[in-house]
Amino acid sequence: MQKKKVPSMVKDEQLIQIRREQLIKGAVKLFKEKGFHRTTTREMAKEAGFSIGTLYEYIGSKEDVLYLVCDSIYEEVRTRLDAHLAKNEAGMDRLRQVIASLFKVMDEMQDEVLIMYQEAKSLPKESLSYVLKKEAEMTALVESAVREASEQGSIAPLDPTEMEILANNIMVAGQMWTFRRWTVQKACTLSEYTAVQSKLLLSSLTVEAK
Amino acid sequence: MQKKKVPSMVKDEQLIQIRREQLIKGAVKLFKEKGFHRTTTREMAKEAGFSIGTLYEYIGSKEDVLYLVCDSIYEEVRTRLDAHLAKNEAGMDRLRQVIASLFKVMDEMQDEVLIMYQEAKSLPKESLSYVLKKEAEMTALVESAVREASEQGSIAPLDPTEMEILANNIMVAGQMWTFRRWTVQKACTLSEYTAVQSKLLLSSLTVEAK
DNA sequence: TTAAAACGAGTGAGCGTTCGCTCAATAAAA
DNA sequence: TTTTATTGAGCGAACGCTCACTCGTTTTAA
Repeated sequence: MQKKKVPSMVKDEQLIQIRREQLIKGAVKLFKEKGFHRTTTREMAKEAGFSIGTLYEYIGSKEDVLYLVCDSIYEEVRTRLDAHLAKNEAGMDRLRQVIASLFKVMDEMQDEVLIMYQEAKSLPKESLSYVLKKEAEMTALVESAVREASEQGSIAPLDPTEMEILANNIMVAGQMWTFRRWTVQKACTLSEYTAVQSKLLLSSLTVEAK
Repeated sequence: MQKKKVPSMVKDEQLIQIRREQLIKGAVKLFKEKGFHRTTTREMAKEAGFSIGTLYEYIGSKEDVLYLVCDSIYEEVRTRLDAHLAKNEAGMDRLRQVIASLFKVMDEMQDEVLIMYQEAKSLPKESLSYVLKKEAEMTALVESAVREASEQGSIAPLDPTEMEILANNIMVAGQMWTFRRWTVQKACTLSEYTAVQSKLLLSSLTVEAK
Protein backbone atom coordinates (compact mmCIF):
# COMPACT_ATOMS: atom_id res chain seq x y z
CA MET A 1 0.00 0.00 0.00
CA GLN A 2 1.22 3.49 0.76
CA LYS A 3 4.96 2.88 0.49
CA LYS A 4 6.78 6.04 1.31
CA LYS A 5 8.37 7.18 -1.91
CA VAL A 6 11.38 8.69 -0.12
CA PRO A 7 10.09 12.25 -0.04
CA SER A 8 11.05 12.27 3.62
CA MET A 9 12.67 9.74 5.84
CA VAL A 10 10.88 9.76 9.13
CA LYS A 11 7.29 10.83 9.59
CA ASP A 12 5.48 11.49 12.78
CA GLU A 13 3.26 8.44 13.19
CA GLN A 14 0.71 10.37 15.18
CA LEU A 15 0.39 12.98 12.47
CA ILE A 16 -0.09 10.28 9.86
CA GLN A 17 -2.99 8.98 11.92
CA ILE A 18 -4.55 12.42 12.18
CA ARG A 19 -4.22 13.11 8.46
CA ARG A 20 -5.63 9.72 7.57
CA GLU A 21 -8.64 10.33 9.76
CA GLN A 22 -9.25 13.72 8.17
CA LEU A 23 -8.88 12.10 4.80
CA ILE A 24 -11.24 9.21 5.52
CA LYS A 25 -13.86 11.50 7.00
CA GLY A 26 -13.84 13.78 3.98
CA ALA A 27 -13.72 10.91 1.52
CA VAL A 28 -16.73 9.22 3.07
CA LYS A 29 -18.67 12.43 2.66
CA LEU A 30 -17.65 12.79 -0.98
CA PHE A 31 -18.23 9.13 -1.83
CA LYS A 32 -21.73 9.42 -0.39
CA GLU A 33 -22.38 12.38 -2.63
CA LYS A 34 -20.84 11.29 -5.91
CA GLY A 35 -19.20 7.92 -5.60
CA PHE A 36 -15.56 6.97 -5.86
CA HIS A 37 -15.10 7.37 -9.59
CA ARG A 38 -16.58 10.82 -9.79
CA THR A 39 -14.53 12.08 -6.88
CA THR A 40 -11.16 13.53 -7.84
CA THR A 41 -8.04 13.39 -5.74
CA ARG A 42 -8.03 17.17 -5.64
CA GLU A 43 -11.51 17.18 -4.11
CA MET A 44 -10.46 14.65 -1.52
CA ALA A 45 -7.49 16.74 -0.54
CA LYS A 46 -9.59 19.89 -0.33
CA GLU A 47 -12.29 18.23 1.74
CA ALA A 48 -9.68 16.87 4.12
CA GLY A 49 -8.26 20.34 4.48
CA PHE A 50 -4.93 20.12 2.75
CA SER A 51 -3.49 20.30 -0.73
CA ILE A 52 -3.09 17.73 -3.45
CA GLY A 53 0.62 17.61 -2.85
CA THR A 54 0.14 16.82 0.81
CA LEU A 55 -2.40 14.14 -0.01
CA TYR A 56 0.29 12.20 -1.82
CA GLU A 57 2.54 12.45 1.21
CA TYR A 58 0.08 10.14 2.95
CA ILE A 59 -1.16 7.81 0.25
CA GLY A 60 0.36 6.12 -2.77
CA SER A 61 -2.63 6.19 -5.08
CA LYS A 62 -6.27 7.17 -5.31
CA GLU A 63 -7.28 3.58 -4.72
CA ASP A 64 -5.48 3.66 -1.40
CA VAL A 65 -8.09 6.12 -0.21
CA LEU A 66 -10.87 3.74 -1.12
CA TYR A 67 -9.11 1.00 0.72
CA LEU A 68 -8.65 3.16 3.80
CA VAL A 69 -12.33 4.05 3.70
CA CYS A 70 -13.57 0.48 3.30
CA ASP A 71 -11.23 -0.77 5.96
CA SER A 72 -12.24 1.89 8.45
CA ILE A 73 -15.91 1.23 7.85
CA TYR A 74 -15.43 -2.45 8.55
CA GLU A 75 -13.44 -1.73 11.66
CA GLU A 76 -16.20 0.53 12.89
CA VAL A 77 -18.92 -2.03 12.20
CA ARG A 78 -16.89 -4.67 13.92
CA THR A 79 -16.17 -2.50 16.94
CA ARG A 80 -19.78 -1.60 17.44
CA LEU A 81 -20.89 -5.17 16.95
CA ASP A 82 -18.43 -6.43 19.53
CA ALA A 83 -19.66 -3.83 21.98
CA HIS A 84 -23.21 -5.11 21.57
CA LEU A 85 -22.11 -8.69 22.02
CA ALA A 86 -20.16 -8.07 25.19
CA LYS A 87 -22.56 -9.96 27.45
CA ASN A 88 -22.37 -13.55 26.37
CA GLU A 89 -25.67 -15.26 25.85
CA ALA A 90 -26.10 -18.75 24.46
CA GLY A 91 -28.21 -20.77 22.04
CA MET A 92 -31.25 -19.12 20.58
CA ASP A 93 -30.76 -16.04 22.71
CA ARG A 94 -27.33 -15.58 21.26
CA LEU A 95 -28.61 -15.93 17.71
CA ARG A 96 -31.32 -13.38 18.37
CA GLN A 97 -28.75 -11.09 19.92
CA VAL A 98 -26.34 -11.41 17.01
CA ILE A 99 -29.02 -10.67 14.45
CA ALA A 100 -30.47 -7.77 16.39
CA SER A 101 -27.06 -6.23 16.94
CA LEU A 102 -26.03 -6.68 13.33
CA PHE A 103 -29.17 -5.01 12.07
CA LYS A 104 -28.86 -2.23 14.60
CA VAL A 105 -25.30 -1.44 13.61
CA MET A 106 -26.09 -1.58 9.91
CA ASP A 107 -29.03 0.69 10.49
CA GLU A 108 -26.79 3.20 12.21
CA MET A 109 -24.24 3.00 9.42
CA GLN A 110 -26.45 2.74 6.34
CA ASP A 111 -24.55 5.25 4.24
CA GLU A 112 -21.16 3.82 5.01
CA VAL A 113 -22.25 0.25 4.36
CA LEU A 114 -23.74 1.38 1.07
CA ILE A 115 -20.44 2.93 0.03
CA MET A 116 -18.64 -0.29 0.78
CA TYR A 117 -20.91 -2.45 -1.26
CA GLN A 118 -21.15 -0.08 -4.15
CA GLU A 119 -17.48 0.77 -4.41
CA ALA A 120 -15.58 -2.23 -3.14
CA LYS A 121 -15.45 -3.64 -6.65
CA SER A 122 -13.18 -0.76 -7.65
CA LEU A 123 -10.52 -1.86 -5.23
CA PRO A 124 -7.38 -3.44 -6.66
CA LYS A 125 -7.44 -7.20 -6.35
CA GLU A 126 -5.23 -7.47 -3.32
CA SER A 127 -7.04 -4.88 -1.23
CA LEU A 128 -10.37 -6.34 -2.24
CA SER A 129 -9.51 -9.79 -0.99
CA TYR A 130 -8.27 -8.24 2.22
CA VAL A 131 -11.58 -6.47 2.76
CA LEU A 132 -13.57 -9.55 1.81
CA LYS A 133 -11.61 -11.55 4.35
CA LYS A 134 -12.86 -9.24 7.08
CA GLU A 135 -16.35 -9.68 5.77
CA ALA A 136 -15.92 -13.44 5.90
CA GLU A 137 -14.91 -13.17 9.54
CA MET A 138 -18.17 -11.45 10.36
CA THR A 139 -20.13 -14.05 8.45
CA ALA A 140 -18.33 -16.74 10.42
CA LEU A 141 -19.47 -15.07 13.62
CA VAL A 142 -23.07 -15.25 12.48
CA GLU A 143 -22.62 -18.79 11.26
CA SER A 144 -21.35 -19.94 14.63
CA ALA A 145 -24.47 -18.52 16.27
CA VAL A 146 -26.63 -20.31 13.72
CA ARG A 147 -24.80 -23.57 14.34
CA GLU A 148 -25.26 -23.31 18.06
CA ALA A 149 -28.98 -22.62 17.74
CA SER A 150 -29.37 -25.46 15.29
CA GLU A 151 -27.51 -27.93 17.46
CA GLN A 152 -29.61 -27.00 20.46
CA GLY A 153 -32.76 -27.61 18.46
CA SER A 154 -33.92 -23.99 18.69
CA ILE A 155 -34.26 -23.90 14.92
CA ALA A 156 -34.61 -26.68 12.38
CA PRO A 157 -31.61 -28.99 12.01
CA LEU A 158 -29.40 -27.81 9.19
CA ASP A 159 -26.55 -29.34 7.28
CA PRO A 160 -23.33 -27.30 6.91
CA THR A 161 -24.22 -25.90 3.51
CA GLU A 162 -27.57 -24.76 4.77
CA MET A 163 -25.98 -23.09 7.75
CA GLU A 164 -23.62 -21.26 5.49
CA ILE A 165 -26.43 -20.06 3.29
CA LEU A 166 -28.51 -18.97 6.25
CA ALA A 167 -25.58 -17.03 7.68
CA ASN A 168 -25.11 -15.33 4.33
CA ASN A 169 -28.80 -14.65 4.24
CA ILE A 170 -28.66 -12.87 7.57
CA MET A 171 -25.56 -10.89 6.61
CA VAL A 172 -27.06 -9.82 3.36
CA ALA A 173 -30.40 -8.81 4.82
CA GLY A 174 -28.79 -5.78 6.37
CA GLN A 175 -26.60 -4.88 3.45
CA MET A 176 -29.37 -5.18 0.97
CA TRP A 177 -31.75 -3.01 2.76
CA THR A 178 -29.32 -0.14 2.54
CA PHE A 179 -29.03 -0.94 -1.13
CA ARG A 180 -32.72 -1.24 -1.74
CA ARG A 181 -33.19 2.00 0.13
CA TRP A 182 -31.07 3.61 -2.52
CA THR A 183 -32.96 1.98 -5.38
CA VAL A 184 -36.39 3.03 -4.23
CA GLN A 185 -34.90 6.29 -2.98
CA LYS A 186 -36.90 6.31 0.14
CA ALA A 187 -36.07 6.61 3.79
CA CYS A 188 -36.89 3.62 5.89
CA THR A 189 -35.11 1.95 8.75
CA LEU A 190 -33.97 -1.61 8.73
CA SER A 191 -36.10 -2.23 11.79
CA GLU A 192 -39.27 -1.24 10.00
CA TYR A 193 -38.23 -3.53 7.25
CA THR A 194 -37.48 -6.54 9.38
CA ALA A 195 -40.62 -5.99 11.44
CA VAL A 196 -42.64 -7.09 8.46
CA GLN A 197 -40.57 -10.18 8.03
CA SER A 198 -41.25 -11.01 11.64
CA LYS A 199 -44.95 -10.78 11.06
CA LEU A 200 -45.00 -13.32 8.32
CA LEU A 201 -44.04 -16.86 7.96
CA LEU A 202 -41.79 -16.18 5.07
CA SER A 203 -41.26 -19.85 4.54
CA SER A 204 -44.83 -20.16 3.41
CA LEU A 205 -44.23 -17.54 0.76
CA THR A 206 -40.87 -18.60 -0.45
CA VAL A 207 -41.29 -21.34 -2.96
CA GLU A 208 -38.62 -23.06 -4.92
CA ALA A 209 -37.98 -21.80 -8.41
CA LYS A 210 -39.00 -24.87 -10.33
CA MET B 1 -31.30 10.61 -25.02
CA GLN B 2 -29.20 10.01 -28.09
CA LYS B 3 -30.22 13.11 -30.00
CA LYS B 4 -28.80 12.90 -33.45
CA LYS B 5 -26.29 15.70 -33.74
CA VAL B 6 -27.24 16.24 -37.39
CA PRO B 7 -24.55 14.05 -38.84
CA SER B 8 -27.14 12.83 -41.29
CA MET B 9 -30.78 13.59 -41.81
CA VAL B 10 -32.51 10.35 -42.52
CA LYS B 11 -31.33 7.06 -41.14
CA ASP B 12 -32.51 3.62 -41.87
CA GLU B 13 -34.50 2.72 -38.76
CA GLN B 14 -33.90 -0.96 -39.26
CA LEU B 15 -30.15 -0.47 -39.43
CA ILE B 16 -30.24 1.57 -36.25
CA GLN B 17 -31.93 -1.34 -34.52
CA ILE B 18 -29.34 -3.79 -35.78
CA ARG B 19 -26.42 -1.63 -34.72
CA ARG B 20 -27.93 -1.00 -31.31
CA GLU B 21 -28.38 -4.68 -30.73
CA GLN B 22 -24.79 -5.40 -31.72
CA LEU B 23 -23.71 -2.62 -29.43
CA ILE B 24 -25.75 -3.79 -26.43
CA LYS B 25 -24.64 -7.37 -26.84
CA GLY B 26 -20.98 -6.40 -26.90
CA ALA B 27 -21.36 -3.90 -24.09
CA VAL B 28 -23.00 -6.43 -21.79
CA LYS B 29 -20.07 -8.74 -22.36
CA LEU B 30 -17.55 -6.01 -21.58
CA PHE B 31 -19.44 -4.68 -18.55
CA LYS B 32 -19.52 -8.20 -17.13
CA GLU B 33 -15.76 -8.41 -17.52
CA LYS B 34 -14.62 -5.01 -16.34
CA GLY B 35 -17.55 -2.81 -15.47
CA PHE B 36 -18.77 0.38 -17.12
CA HIS B 37 -16.04 2.74 -15.97
CA ARG B 38 -13.19 0.56 -17.05
CA THR B 39 -14.69 -0.05 -20.47
CA THR B 40 -13.68 2.47 -23.13
CA THR B 41 -15.81 3.61 -26.03
CA ARG B 42 -13.21 2.23 -28.42
CA GLU B 43 -13.56 -1.19 -26.86
CA MET B 44 -17.32 -1.03 -27.13
CA ALA B 45 -17.10 -0.14 -30.79
CA LYS B 46 -14.62 -2.89 -31.50
CA GLU B 47 -16.65 -5.50 -29.63
CA ALA B 48 -19.76 -4.47 -31.54
CA GLY B 49 -17.84 -4.86 -34.78
CA PHE B 50 -17.48 -1.31 -35.99
CA SER B 51 -15.29 1.71 -35.49
CA ILE B 52 -15.33 4.46 -32.92
CA GLY B 53 -16.61 6.92 -35.49
CA THR B 54 -19.53 4.70 -36.35
CA LEU B 55 -20.35 4.23 -32.69
CA TYR B 56 -21.05 7.91 -32.40
CA GLU B 57 -23.39 7.76 -35.36
CA TYR B 58 -25.68 5.72 -33.16
CA ILE B 59 -25.23 7.14 -29.70
CA GLY B 60 -24.70 10.59 -28.24
CA SER B 61 -22.49 9.71 -25.30
CA LYS B 62 -20.90 6.82 -23.47
CA GLU B 63 -23.62 7.00 -20.85
CA ASP B 64 -26.18 6.36 -23.55
CA VAL B 65 -24.72 2.89 -23.93
CA LEU B 66 -25.20 2.21 -20.25
CA TYR B 67 -28.75 3.40 -20.52
CA LEU B 68 -29.40 1.18 -23.55
CA VAL B 69 -27.93 -1.77 -21.69
CA CYS B 70 -29.93 -1.22 -18.50
CA ASP B 71 -33.09 -0.62 -20.44
CA SER B 72 -32.67 -3.73 -22.57
CA ILE B 73 -31.97 -5.86 -19.51
CA TYR B 74 -35.17 -4.64 -17.90
CA GLU B 75 -37.12 -5.27 -21.05
CA GLU B 76 -35.76 -8.78 -21.19
CA VAL B 77 -36.59 -9.49 -17.55
CA ARG B 78 -40.04 -8.10 -18.06
CA THR B 79 -40.66 -10.10 -21.23
CA ARG B 80 -39.60 -13.35 -19.64
CA LEU B 81 -41.63 -12.64 -16.54
CA ASP B 82 -44.74 -11.92 -18.56
CA ALA B 83 -44.25 -15.15 -20.46
CA HIS B 84 -44.18 -17.05 -17.18
CA LEU B 85 -47.28 -15.29 -15.96
CA ALA B 86 -49.32 -15.95 -19.08
CA LYS B 87 -51.69 -18.36 -17.42
CA ASN B 88 -53.59 -16.35 -14.90
CA GLU B 89 -53.85 -17.83 -11.49
CA ALA B 90 -55.37 -16.13 -8.47
CA GLY B 91 -54.82 -15.53 -4.77
CA MET B 92 -52.07 -17.46 -3.08
CA ASP B 93 -51.33 -19.43 -6.23
CA ARG B 94 -50.68 -16.25 -8.08
CA LEU B 95 -48.35 -14.96 -5.40
CA ARG B 96 -46.42 -18.20 -5.45
CA GLN B 97 -46.29 -18.06 -9.20
CA VAL B 98 -45.06 -14.47 -9.27
CA ILE B 99 -42.31 -15.16 -6.79
CA ALA B 100 -41.23 -18.38 -8.45
CA SER B 101 -41.15 -16.73 -11.87
CA LEU B 102 -39.26 -13.72 -10.63
CA PHE B 103 -36.62 -15.88 -8.99
CA LYS B 104 -36.37 -18.07 -12.04
CA VAL B 105 -35.84 -15.16 -14.38
CA MET B 106 -33.30 -13.53 -12.07
CA ASP B 107 -31.50 -16.80 -11.80
CA GLU B 108 -31.28 -17.05 -15.57
CA MET B 109 -30.07 -13.49 -15.85
CA GLN B 110 -27.75 -13.20 -12.88
CA ASP B 111 -24.93 -11.47 -14.69
CA GLU B 112 -27.17 -8.94 -16.38
CA VAL B 113 -29.05 -8.14 -13.19
CA LEU B 114 -25.74 -7.68 -11.43
CA ILE B 115 -24.61 -5.20 -14.07
CA MET B 116 -27.77 -3.21 -13.59
CA TYR B 117 -27.48 -2.94 -9.87
CA GLN B 118 -23.79 -2.24 -9.86
CA GLU B 119 -23.74 0.30 -12.65
CA ALA B 120 -27.11 2.01 -12.63
CA LYS B 121 -25.78 4.63 -10.25
CA SER B 122 -23.50 5.90 -13.01
CA LEU B 123 -26.46 6.85 -15.17
CA PRO B 124 -27.25 10.52 -15.56
CA LYS B 125 -30.13 11.57 -13.36
CA GLU B 126 -32.81 11.53 -16.01
CA SER B 127 -32.00 8.10 -17.37
CA LEU B 128 -31.69 6.76 -13.87
CA SER B 129 -35.16 7.84 -12.90
CA TYR B 130 -36.46 6.33 -16.11
CA VAL B 131 -34.89 2.98 -15.30
CA LEU B 132 -36.08 3.13 -11.71
CA LYS B 133 -39.59 3.78 -12.94
CA LYS B 134 -39.52 0.47 -14.77
CA GLU B 135 -38.24 -1.16 -11.64
CA ALA B 136 -41.13 0.34 -9.71
CA GLU B 137 -43.56 -1.13 -12.22
CA MET B 138 -42.25 -4.59 -11.50
CA THR B 139 -42.45 -4.00 -7.78
CA ALA B 140 -46.06 -2.91 -8.27
CA LEU B 141 -46.77 -6.19 -10.01
CA VAL B 142 -45.45 -8.09 -7.03
CA GLU B 143 -47.30 -5.81 -4.65
CA SER B 144 -50.61 -6.46 -6.34
CA ALA B 145 -50.08 -10.19 -5.92
CA VAL B 146 -49.27 -9.63 -2.25
CA ARG B 147 -52.39 -7.53 -1.81
CA GLU B 148 -54.59 -10.17 -3.37
CA ALA B 149 -53.16 -12.91 -1.21
CA SER B 150 -53.52 -10.77 1.89
CA GLU B 151 -57.10 -9.82 1.12
CA GLN B 152 -58.00 -13.45 0.57
CA GLY B 153 -56.55 -14.37 3.93
CA SER B 154 -53.87 -16.60 2.45
CA ILE B 155 -51.24 -14.66 4.34
CA ALA B 156 -51.49 -12.48 7.40
CA PRO B 157 -53.48 -9.24 6.98
CA LEU B 158 -51.18 -6.38 6.13
CA ASP B 159 -51.54 -2.64 6.05
CA PRO B 160 -50.44 -0.81 2.89
CA THR B 161 -47.00 0.05 4.23
CA GLU B 162 -46.38 -3.51 5.17
CA MET B 163 -47.46 -4.69 1.75
CA GLU B 164 -45.07 -2.28 0.14
CA ILE B 165 -42.21 -3.46 2.29
CA LEU B 166 -43.00 -7.08 1.65
CA ALA B 167 -43.09 -6.46 -2.09
CA ASN B 168 -39.72 -4.78 -1.88
CA ASN B 169 -38.51 -7.65 0.20
CA ILE B 170 -39.45 -10.12 -2.50
CA MET B 171 -37.92 -7.99 -5.25
CA VAL B 172 -34.71 -7.64 -3.37
CA ALA B 173 -34.42 -11.32 -2.56
CA GLY B 174 -33.49 -12.02 -6.15
CA GLN B 175 -31.20 -9.05 -6.56
CA MET B 176 -29.60 -9.82 -3.27
CA TRP B 177 -28.45 -13.21 -4.23
CA THR B 178 -26.75 -12.13 -7.43
CA PHE B 179 -24.99 -9.51 -5.39
CA ARG B 180 -24.02 -11.74 -2.54
CA ARG B 181 -22.75 -14.25 -5.02
CA TRP B 182 -20.27 -11.66 -6.15
CA THR B 183 -19.24 -10.72 -2.63
CA VAL B 184 -18.48 -14.23 -1.48
CA GLN B 185 -17.23 -15.04 -4.96
CA LYS B 186 -18.92 -18.37 -5.10
CA ALA B 187 -21.29 -20.00 -7.51
CA CYS B 188 -24.69 -20.86 -6.18
CA THR B 189 -28.13 -20.70 -7.68
CA LEU B 190 -30.97 -18.66 -6.32
CA SER B 191 -33.01 -21.84 -5.96
CA GLU B 192 -30.47 -23.40 -3.63
CA TYR B 193 -30.54 -20.23 -1.68
CA THR B 194 -34.29 -19.90 -1.35
CA ALA B 195 -34.64 -23.58 -0.53
CA VAL B 196 -33.05 -22.86 2.82
CA GLN B 197 -35.41 -20.02 3.48
CA SER B 198 -38.28 -22.37 2.77
CA LYS B 199 -37.02 -24.76 5.35
CA LEU B 200 -37.05 -22.28 8.16
CA LEU B 201 -39.60 -20.18 9.84
CA LEU B 202 -37.64 -17.04 9.31
CA SER B 203 -40.04 -15.11 11.44
CA SER B 204 -38.80 -16.96 14.48
CA LEU B 205 -35.30 -15.78 13.75
CA THR B 206 -35.96 -12.26 12.72
CA VAL B 207 -36.25 -10.13 15.75
CA GLU B 208 -36.73 -6.44 15.86
CA ALA B 209 -33.66 -4.32 16.34
CA LYS B 210 -34.50 -2.81 19.67
C1' DT C 1 -23.77 10.64 -59.49
C1' DT C 2 -24.91 11.21 -54.98
C1' DA C 3 -25.96 10.48 -50.39
C1' DA C 4 -25.74 7.40 -46.60
C1' DA C 5 -22.57 4.85 -43.83
C1' DA C 6 -18.17 3.77 -42.11
C1' DC C 7 -13.88 5.14 -40.86
C1' DG C 8 -9.93 6.41 -37.65
C1' DA C 9 -6.40 9.91 -36.92
C1' DG C 10 -6.79 13.84 -34.39
C1' DT C 11 -8.16 16.90 -30.47
C1' DG C 12 -8.51 18.72 -26.09
C1' DA C 13 -10.17 18.44 -21.52
C1' DG C 14 -9.62 16.15 -17.31
C1' DC C 15 -7.24 13.82 -13.92
C1' DG C 16 -3.80 11.03 -11.28
C1' DT C 17 0.62 11.82 -10.04
C1' DT C 18 5.22 14.22 -9.46
C1' DC C 19 8.76 17.29 -8.02
C1' DG C 20 11.15 21.40 -7.00
C1' DC C 21 10.14 24.87 -3.90
C1' DT C 22 8.73 27.51 0.57
C1' DC C 23 8.79 28.13 5.29
C1' DA C 24 8.38 27.51 10.08
C1' DA C 25 10.40 24.96 13.77
C1' DT C 26 14.23 22.97 15.81
C1' DA C 27 19.09 22.01 16.43
C1' DA C 28 23.87 23.27 16.14
C1' DA C 29 27.42 26.53 15.98
C1' DA C 30 29.36 30.94 16.98
C1' DT D 1 22.14 35.19 22.89
C1' DT D 2 22.42 35.42 18.08
C1' DT D 3 23.35 33.25 13.80
C1' DT D 4 23.38 29.49 10.76
C1' DA D 5 22.08 24.84 9.22
C1' DT D 6 18.88 21.13 8.98
C1' DT D 7 14.63 19.11 8.80
C1' DG D 8 10.20 17.77 7.18
C1' DA D 9 5.48 19.19 6.36
C1' DG D 10 2.98 21.52 3.08
C1' DC D 11 2.30 23.20 -1.37
C1' DG D 12 0.54 23.63 -6.33
C1' DA D 13 2.07 24.32 -11.11
C1' DA D 14 3.23 21.25 -14.44
C1' DC D 15 3.51 16.71 -16.67
C1' DG D 16 2.03 12.94 -19.17
C1' DC D 17 -1.42 10.06 -20.29
C1' DT D 18 -6.00 8.44 -21.01
C1' DC D 19 -10.18 8.67 -23.18
C1' DA D 20 -14.60 10.65 -24.78
C1' DC D 21 -15.76 12.76 -28.68
C1' DT D 22 -15.13 15.18 -33.67
C1' DC D 23 -14.60 15.74 -38.46
C1' DG D 24 -12.71 15.45 -43.03
C1' DT D 25 -12.09 11.57 -45.96
C1' DT D 26 -13.15 7.13 -48.09
C1' DT D 27 -16.21 3.34 -49.17
C1' DT D 28 -20.50 1.44 -50.46
C1' DA D 29 -24.61 0.97 -52.84
C1' DA D 30 -28.61 2.62 -55.12
